[in-house]
Amino acid sequence: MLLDAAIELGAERPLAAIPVDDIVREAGVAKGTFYVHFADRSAFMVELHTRFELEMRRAVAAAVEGLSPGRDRLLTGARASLDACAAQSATKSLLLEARADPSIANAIARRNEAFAQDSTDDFAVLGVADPDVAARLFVAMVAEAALVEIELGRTDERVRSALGSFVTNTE
Amino acid sequence: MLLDAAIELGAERPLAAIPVDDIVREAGVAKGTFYVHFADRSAFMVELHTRFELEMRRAVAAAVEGLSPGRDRLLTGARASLDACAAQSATKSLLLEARADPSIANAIARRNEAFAQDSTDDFAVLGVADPDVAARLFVAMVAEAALVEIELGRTDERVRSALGSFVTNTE
DNA sequence: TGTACATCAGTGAACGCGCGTTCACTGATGTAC
DNA sequence: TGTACATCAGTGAACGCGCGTTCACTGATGTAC
Repeated sequence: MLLDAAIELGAERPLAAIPVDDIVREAGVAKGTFYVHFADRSAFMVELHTRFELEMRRAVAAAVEGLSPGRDRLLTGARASLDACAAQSATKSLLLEARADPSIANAIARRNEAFAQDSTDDFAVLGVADPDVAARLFVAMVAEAALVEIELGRTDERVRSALGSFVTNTE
Repeated sequence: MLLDAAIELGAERPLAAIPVDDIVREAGVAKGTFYVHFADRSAFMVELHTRFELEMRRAVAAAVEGLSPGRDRLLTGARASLDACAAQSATKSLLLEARADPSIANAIARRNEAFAQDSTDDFAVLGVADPDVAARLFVAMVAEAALVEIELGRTDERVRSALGSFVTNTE
């Protein structure tokens, strides 16, 4: 499948630097096939990021299912994110490129608002002054944590508890 | 000047998407002139990011001059970073693209280690378990804060104090 | 069961264009005598 | 002071190639009768 092929190649180099030629070769189909399934390269890239984003959401939602807002839910969600990132070979490219390309950034960012609401609720319960801003900063920190783990080549408890050290336990 | 011209254009669209043609037109020089000063486009981009990075370092160093490691120095440095980012029209592009392009990322990342030592010292004083990891996560958070301010179109005290809310005062 | 036709994912050669890079040339400035 | 020559930043037309996109064609599958 074309999307899977791109993810495969995206483990080695930036997704943005992978030509359609390479993607179809990896997928074992002809070049024209690419355009049977996608309007253009840009639509393909958006689809790639959309899949990743939905996967992350699903993983987090499943992990925090039933937990009430607060520190524990926040950090449980963060750990689930890191697990999902670790399971995805092109995570680094996906995280670093998602916002650099405006067409992708627009397509994704718009949908993320509802998702971000969860962490905002967590910070609200923690009594933070501006929970929406705090949530956004925290998400950036989790993404960075994912990149650290990728560089280490494994999940790392030190990284994960470092995340926790930024969130004071007030409960 | 070519670097300034690129920064100018980088306020509107990703630096990576700006052709050499546009840069020289903005600078008011011929295309060949570009290659009189830079070996190739990649060297130019690295230089662009290097300038930004040095500017940030200088701003932070000046701001924390004389302060001893700890929460206050950490947050003072963060605020100085945000001020420097706000003063730079292409900050968004610079922050988002620096790590997506491997050739730039390599050139920059190597030099940043010494710089990161300062924040690591701050976290060490704060008694955090893994100060180096915490420092790295914090830097990511500051970068995100800069992006928030760019979207707002102005500096914002709420964003800045949100950064502080992640760092418990233990002094 | 067999024949004719429609549909459509898939094909891959060819196209074209954007863009980075080159290079022979210019003209201003500096140096030698 | 004037002439010849060297240097070198700057020029811009031309090149070439990588890469996204197109399109006429194929062949397998489904449907009608």
